[in-house]
Amino acid sequence: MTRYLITSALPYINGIKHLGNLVGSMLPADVYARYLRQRGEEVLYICATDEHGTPAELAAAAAGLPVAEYCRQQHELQAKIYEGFELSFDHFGRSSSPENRELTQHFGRTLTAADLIEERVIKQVYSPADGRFLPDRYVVGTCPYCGYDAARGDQCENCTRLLDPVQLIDPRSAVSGSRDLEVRDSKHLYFRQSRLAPRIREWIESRAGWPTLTTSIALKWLNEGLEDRGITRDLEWGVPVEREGYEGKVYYVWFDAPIEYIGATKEWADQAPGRDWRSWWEDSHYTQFMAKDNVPFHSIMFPAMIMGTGESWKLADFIKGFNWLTYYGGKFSTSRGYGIFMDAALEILPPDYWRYFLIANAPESDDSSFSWELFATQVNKDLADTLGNFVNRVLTFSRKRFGDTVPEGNPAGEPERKLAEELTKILADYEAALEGKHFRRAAQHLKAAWSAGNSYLELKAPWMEIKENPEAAALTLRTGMNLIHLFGLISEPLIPATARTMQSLWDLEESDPGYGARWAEPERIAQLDWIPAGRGFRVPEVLFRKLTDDDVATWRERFGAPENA
RNA sequence: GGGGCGGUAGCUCAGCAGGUCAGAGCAGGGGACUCAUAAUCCCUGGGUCGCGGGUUCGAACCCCGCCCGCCCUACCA
Repeated sequence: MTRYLITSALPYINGIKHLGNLVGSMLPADVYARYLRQRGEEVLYICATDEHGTPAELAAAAAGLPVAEYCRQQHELQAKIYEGFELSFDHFGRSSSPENRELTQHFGRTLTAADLIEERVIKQVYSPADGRFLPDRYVVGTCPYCGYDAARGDQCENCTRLLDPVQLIDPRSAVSGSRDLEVRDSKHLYFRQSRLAPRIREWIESRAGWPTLTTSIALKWLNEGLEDRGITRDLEWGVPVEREGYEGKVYYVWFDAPIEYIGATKEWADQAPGRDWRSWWEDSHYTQFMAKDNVPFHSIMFPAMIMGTGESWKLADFIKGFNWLTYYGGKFSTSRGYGIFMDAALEILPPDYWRYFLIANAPESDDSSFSWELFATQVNKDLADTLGNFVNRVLTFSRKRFGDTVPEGNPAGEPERKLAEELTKILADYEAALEGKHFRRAAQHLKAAWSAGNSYLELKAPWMEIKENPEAAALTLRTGMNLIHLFGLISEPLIPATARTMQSLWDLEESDPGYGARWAEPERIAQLDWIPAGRGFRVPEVLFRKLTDDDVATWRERFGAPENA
């Protein structure tokens, strides 16, 4: 049996993530993981916070906390929110874990032994006032080209020209504002990934069926020529470099972050006896999910690191890259407080509303734009009207006419056979979409299934049948209830909470086909008999409330939105 | 500057390897029905497939040039 290893790009420790982060990596990975588990596959879905680097240190300082404590708090905060969105990680780890430290140092040693790491002395800006070396973008000053007075040391945001910090006029620290800056020599380790370029290219070019986005970004880097890359920094917070003369230096965050995929797997294994973490990295089908900014790390650098070790670490079998979700066409921005962050989203509505909308609009082929208007329309039409109303109309009508148990009525006839046939076809398309990791398409097929339920009801019109032939109406309603259960099963990857409700409406007995069912098999769809006649059922509260114009206006106000949009 | 992705009906998007490829959903229009969250179901889509050339018997899909949007350019992660 195939085992599926799934990872989503590690969210950075610094702050609550926004909906763009969610839809670009964690949510689709979760949908995929849930689907495979429901099909009975063995799945390990791993994620973690990415905790090292300058931004974490500065954020901790700003919060007045030791960086380790800051990260611990932020990790807990993020974990709670992801739980709120029902992200079904098998383990949500931390790149600062002892497991990752050990593995990162192992990678460092192994690559050194393979002669793929060399020492170079580079010049870096040092700020005595801050007591630290400053990454290029933490040095600000006046752009020598356009005169913009807040240009960063790596690039001027105003004229977009690439810069070197020493070019800046009147340079100062972005951290403290100090103008007392000096350029010091600092020796660092470089990963000689250029030597692995041919092997990376061969690997990339042998990948069939990967998203264009993924391969084009990877090939772009290769075509421009891979440069060796520094993998250490002068920081305190990180994985220490075990090497003579490297006291006070740590591995650079992009080096230890991808290793945390492995580290978190080991963390998972260390939490309970009998878990074999190593085999997941030798023998499995491995899929990575990430937004496009992370593609170079996953398609070039991490594979290079793995190849460089000469050890049997699993390379990704599939890299699913996503474009950006924008907010009314603009970038979600933490610093400007623009857009929707995950904690605020959960304050407004339960997770399923977001999960469905985001998957149905996942930025797979291009950036896609969030707007409250589109969100409300789609939630109302698909979730409230098509699915929620279906559940409600079937159950309330049946209860009114036949009481609190599932009515028996006639045996299934031609309409039921045709319905099953259509659903079987839709389900096959849906499964193919999920297996192919085409999320928008999957949402469309799921909606088509819901809609088929409504079409069936219109065709049978039990409100007419009841007048002449109650047994016919009973069959229709019993079939409708089985459709509810079917929808509960197949909707679970996208809307798990609502799906659980739909599956738990019935007083099933252990011998019933629906008892413990995890997915809809074709032979079962042909019968539509998960829920037998005579079982008790309950009518749930409305599954999805309709979003009103007032809601939209309130949210536009609260989150900010362009006047004319 | 270099590079990547995208530019298809009012909106959001499908169109994988050139010949039912001019499509879906939503919105809009018409009809049916009343069980239901004024929900549902059926019917209704003529848009220069960004622009201009070219290759081909035939191109939205291949090539060249141009325009527009977004993104990347490796010391943010």
